[in-house]
Amino acid sequence: MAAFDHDAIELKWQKRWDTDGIFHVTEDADRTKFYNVCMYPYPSGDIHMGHVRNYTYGDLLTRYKMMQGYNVLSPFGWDSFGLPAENAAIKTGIHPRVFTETQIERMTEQIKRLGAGYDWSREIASHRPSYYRWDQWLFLKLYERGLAYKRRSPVNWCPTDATVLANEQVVDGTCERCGSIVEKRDLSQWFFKITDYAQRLLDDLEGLDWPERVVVMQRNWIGRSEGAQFAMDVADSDLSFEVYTTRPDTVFGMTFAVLAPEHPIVPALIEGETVQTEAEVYIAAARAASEVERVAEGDKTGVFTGKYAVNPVNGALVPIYIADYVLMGYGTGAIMAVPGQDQRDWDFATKYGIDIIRTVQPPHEFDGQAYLGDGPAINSGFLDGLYMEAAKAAIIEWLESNGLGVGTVNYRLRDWLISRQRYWGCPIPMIECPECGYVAVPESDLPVIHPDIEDYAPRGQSPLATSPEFVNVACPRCGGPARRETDTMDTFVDSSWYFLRYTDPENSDLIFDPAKAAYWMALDQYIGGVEHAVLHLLYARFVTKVLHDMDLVEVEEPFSRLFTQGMIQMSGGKMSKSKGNVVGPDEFIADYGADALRLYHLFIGPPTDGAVWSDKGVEGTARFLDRVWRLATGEVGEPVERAETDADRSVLSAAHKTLDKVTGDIDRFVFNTAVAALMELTNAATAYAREGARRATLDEVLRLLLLMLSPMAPHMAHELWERLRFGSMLATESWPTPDPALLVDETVTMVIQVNGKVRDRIEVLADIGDAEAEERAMASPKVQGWLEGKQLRKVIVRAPNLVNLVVGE
RNA sequence: GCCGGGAUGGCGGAAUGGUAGACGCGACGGACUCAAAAUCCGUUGUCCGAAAGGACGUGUGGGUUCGAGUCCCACUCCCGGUACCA
Repeated sequence: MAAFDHDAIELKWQKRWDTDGIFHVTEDADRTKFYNVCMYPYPSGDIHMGHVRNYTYGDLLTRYKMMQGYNVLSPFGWDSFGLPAENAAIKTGIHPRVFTETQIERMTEQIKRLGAGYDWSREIASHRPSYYRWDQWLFLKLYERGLAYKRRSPVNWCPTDATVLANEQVVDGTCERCGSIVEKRDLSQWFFKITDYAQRLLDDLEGLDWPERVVVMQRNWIGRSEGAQFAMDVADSDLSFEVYTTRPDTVFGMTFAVLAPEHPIVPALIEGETVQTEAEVYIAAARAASEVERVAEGDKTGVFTGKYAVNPVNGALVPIYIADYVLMGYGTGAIMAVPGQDQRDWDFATKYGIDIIRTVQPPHEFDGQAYLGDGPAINSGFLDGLYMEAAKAAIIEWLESNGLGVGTVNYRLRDWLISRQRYWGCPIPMIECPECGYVAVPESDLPVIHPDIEDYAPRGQSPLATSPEFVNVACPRCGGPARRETDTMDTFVDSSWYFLRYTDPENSDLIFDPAKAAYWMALDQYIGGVEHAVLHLLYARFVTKVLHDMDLVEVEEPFSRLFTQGMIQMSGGKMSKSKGNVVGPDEFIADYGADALRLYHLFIGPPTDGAVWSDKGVEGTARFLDRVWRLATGEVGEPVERAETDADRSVLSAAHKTLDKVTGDIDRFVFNTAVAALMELTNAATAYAREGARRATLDEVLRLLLLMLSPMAPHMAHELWERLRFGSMLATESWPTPDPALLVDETVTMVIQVNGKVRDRIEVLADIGDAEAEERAMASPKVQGWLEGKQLRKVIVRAPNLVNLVVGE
């Protein structure tokens, strides 16, 4: 049994924080702001331990920064559009809005029970018209600026769910939810032109205080490469095609060229050739194949077109193949193939008996595969003898001065496909008129509201299309009959700017007041799961840059400092609903209290690492809190009034050293060692109290302990703070500063080593000199036994911590 | 394949190049109790030894250093990301 009634105490303080409004903030030019956000959750209905970990870290920081005097904004909201609500609607007939609001209500209750501090007056939910009208406004602004466009494109299609899937919902080529092999379909889709921002998105990664791996992931995702692009003419024809290469220095080694099966000139190229039928079969198979199948083949396949292309540098004729190892989606969808310097081309050439010409001299014996390293160019005409970089520069200059090609930069980043054929998302505010084409919904007509419909089942088009009242409208331009766009937006659009809406959540005239955004932005700390490393964090950076270019946001980067936490796993592996091993916080809060649960999340291990959940661990932190309670309530031993002794000074010094460590640990975002330090201090103080504490000393130790505990286990810390009459509201106290005089010890343990092995430890004065340290070391009887009959060759002194005596025969 | 991060007791994990294993969990022994729970005290890396003490010990093999879990080189395995990206 807990020694205190955690349930009553926790509810008491949660109510106090709420009625006192201590987390409610406004702009205050006189105070330094700190904007602290945990990624807003999808309202799935129940919070799990991953959420708890997230909000525990966030709240620790909110409270810590508040105590340090910052004006801390810590808001909360809901990423409340999305497929689960729609699936539930299909199954149960309950409207997704009703379903979602119910889930939000339930989760809000759970989150409040954790005691995390938020400014709830700023709560937002992306499914509410007051929010998503600004999604639509944002879409219109992107459209005005040429950053939103519609294009026919192959997309991921799940045959079982009868819907398109986002790339992130395709896991190893299968549908994340039902496991079906994902097909490709050509559909007309809306895109955001994120590729226009590729270079800025890459460059601005530099100044961010982000985990290195996230920066690397984004850099790879953007995938900048430098190379050359040039045209190749098809011999005996007026056709030609562009190729992109990062190795223009190897162009003399080109022995064939390859077109992607989807390349637009392919039909004209094979027209009337003897291989036409064979080629068409191959192309049809490639188009139909899923990504997995196409890659899983392993072996490279292709078809010779019967045509030849001209190598522009030497006029050589090279055979043109169609092969699915060349992708239409990257570069120009066509390549010059140089088997001597590219392993894929090598594999293809050896299979089909194509010539191989080496154009880089390997430094040593090298055979049986392509050579990718550096070396002097060979068999390369005027490039011979040049190393890779020089050869690249020379050939690009040659291509440019002869008007045959250009040096160019290519990105792997694709435009962001934002249309979804779903009901429960933000309607795209566009109207298709047979006369005028696509026409934007006038801003004054926003928001475009969802119609209530009967049947949410996906049938290959958005369920919105089944509502004639929604679909049929007058064209805003010519007034004639027109159709509304029925696709909705990717929910990543909603989440790409919600942190800006928090700065001015009630505004009904503007997406947000630029002055308010200017005060709060950028986020000083953003906390979330690493699964968003690329998608959300890249989209949000993009949208922030667009809004910056519209003069609405001063900063170019939304998230100054990012923390990505490791995942909580159960012993059976990753937590998931389907495995039935999801553990929620409720039962632990009921048994041990929110403070013990929070403390265990802090203590479980380094925040960046994943962790395996252990029920026993919560018992451990609960026991620790019990010990704090007994210490503070005098159960261990009542203190007395008396003069100060060495024992008193020693425990006070321990408290200040703990403060120094805890402060440093929190600043470094390492919480497990901070909790361990508080446990040590509590153990020391308990032993001290048991032997008869001096009242003034114990009070000071307790005062510091509770201040440090306040951001971690706020309920108990507040209760004890009040009971000990230290003050009425701990959360608004100042974070203490350690007394430097109490951080240094008078004496320290000096280690004496012989040949690097510890042979003795002695107490010495902290300010001992090198000479005296050596003298004391030599005087140690234990050490002398090890020196007997040996020659002292060297003495290393690191006073006052260590003396190492190096001896030999 | 490439990129990033790891490997320390029975377990989670601590250790600015200077006492390896803090703190916690578990386990064992004891106190309290009619008994149990809770709490408190003690022990807890391995091996040798009655003890004092000693030897060994941070994935593997080398190296640098008076001294290496920490730095360097080579490797093994694990986790995460990504992949015919020309």
